[in-house]
Amino acid sequence: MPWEKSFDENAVIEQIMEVFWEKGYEATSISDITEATGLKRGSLYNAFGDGKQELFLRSLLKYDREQRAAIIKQLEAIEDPIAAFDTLFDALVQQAMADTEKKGCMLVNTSLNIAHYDQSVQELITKGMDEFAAFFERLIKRGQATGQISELVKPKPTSRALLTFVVGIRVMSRGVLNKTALKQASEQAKALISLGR
Amino acid sequence: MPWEKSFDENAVIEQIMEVFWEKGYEATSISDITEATGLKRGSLYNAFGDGKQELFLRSLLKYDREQRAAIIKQLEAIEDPIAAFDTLFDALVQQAMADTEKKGCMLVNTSLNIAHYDQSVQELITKGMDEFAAFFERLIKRGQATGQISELVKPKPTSRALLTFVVGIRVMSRGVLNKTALKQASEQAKALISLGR
DNA sequence: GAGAGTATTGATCGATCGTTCAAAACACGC
DNA sequence: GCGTGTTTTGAACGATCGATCAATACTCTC
Repeated sequence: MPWEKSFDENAVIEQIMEVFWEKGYEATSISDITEATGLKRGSLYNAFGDGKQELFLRSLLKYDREQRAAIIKQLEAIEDPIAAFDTLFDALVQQAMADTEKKGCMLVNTSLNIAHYDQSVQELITKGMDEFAAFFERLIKRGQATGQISELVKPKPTSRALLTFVVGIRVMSRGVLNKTALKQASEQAKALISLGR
Repeated sequence: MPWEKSFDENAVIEQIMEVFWEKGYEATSISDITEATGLKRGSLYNAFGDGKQELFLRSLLKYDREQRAAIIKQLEAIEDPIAAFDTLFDALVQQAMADTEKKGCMLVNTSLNIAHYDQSVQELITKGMDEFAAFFERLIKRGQATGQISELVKPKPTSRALLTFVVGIRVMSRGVLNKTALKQASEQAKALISLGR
């Protein structure tokens, strides 16, 4: 009978994800990946099949599951919607400061060139973005139910504005804005849900 | 005496800028550039010297001068600050719809990977972003002088939030958000300068 | 029209790209 | 321990990358 693989597929994808996350799809070479994982070229292709595109898709899937979806789930656990907002925007600044390599958010980084990727990547990005907007929408409606957010705030447009703002923060935190400026900007997010008070 | 170049340097940089704008720095090859300009490889290097990096810097300089700076200058001419805001955010949506190639904003596209470029590119980006924020700050202060904007609005933090929001819009308009969602989001921008009313 | 000097051309450089493949190494069932 | 089937290995593929350079074409001065 066969012979089991000598490495942990999940751990390898994690390492590959880090490389794609830091350098982006175009700038990442197969050599970068073999160096990061210790795997030889042939092993990569034997284990994961279709090459660079497939490796990227798997990396992005892992990121989507373990970063984006995990954060939303975490925030969903906060019952006070205003507290959830504050927690998120605080966390964005915290993460930006801790991100010494200036990797930013892999989903946002990829979304900039969304048109250049194949369909499965495009769908993964739009799905992730949609779910984030939907989360904002739920937060707003909950806030309106408790009276913490004015009825003047329109849930869907505002949720999309918040998503757009988060994307902007993720981009700016990769080097354009420093900590002070970033904190100042992110604190203004609450203005978007403060209409009429 | 010498022999004059047979092409218009400025027009050639314009063509090169279009390529970099659409495909980005990494994904643009010298072959792409020779095809777009009709120039042979040798002519390119003879005329512009240092190769790809220099070509990109010149393209970005042209973009900064003729797109970013030009828009700010245009908006400066509008005396009513609120009208200037509205004009800008309307224009962002209009541009996004007209941008069938989904090129977005070259400055924003480049800013995402700002850390990967050399110093001259980095400075060009931060300078452009700073000037945009400074423009917002002037608008806010003018609005407060006329009483159109509440004194509760903090000019500097809000200007940075507006800049961040614009960046987000530029990213999202490259494929993630459709026209409706984009319009909804961008209309929420005025909430950022509507504190206290 | 001869000479000077630059622009243009196209072949070519070495390096690296993503990918493939045959041979070697290995763990299992028998 | 031998055969079977998979993994691993590392060389090699053709293509393309950014960049260079000698040869050629050309415009100007005198």
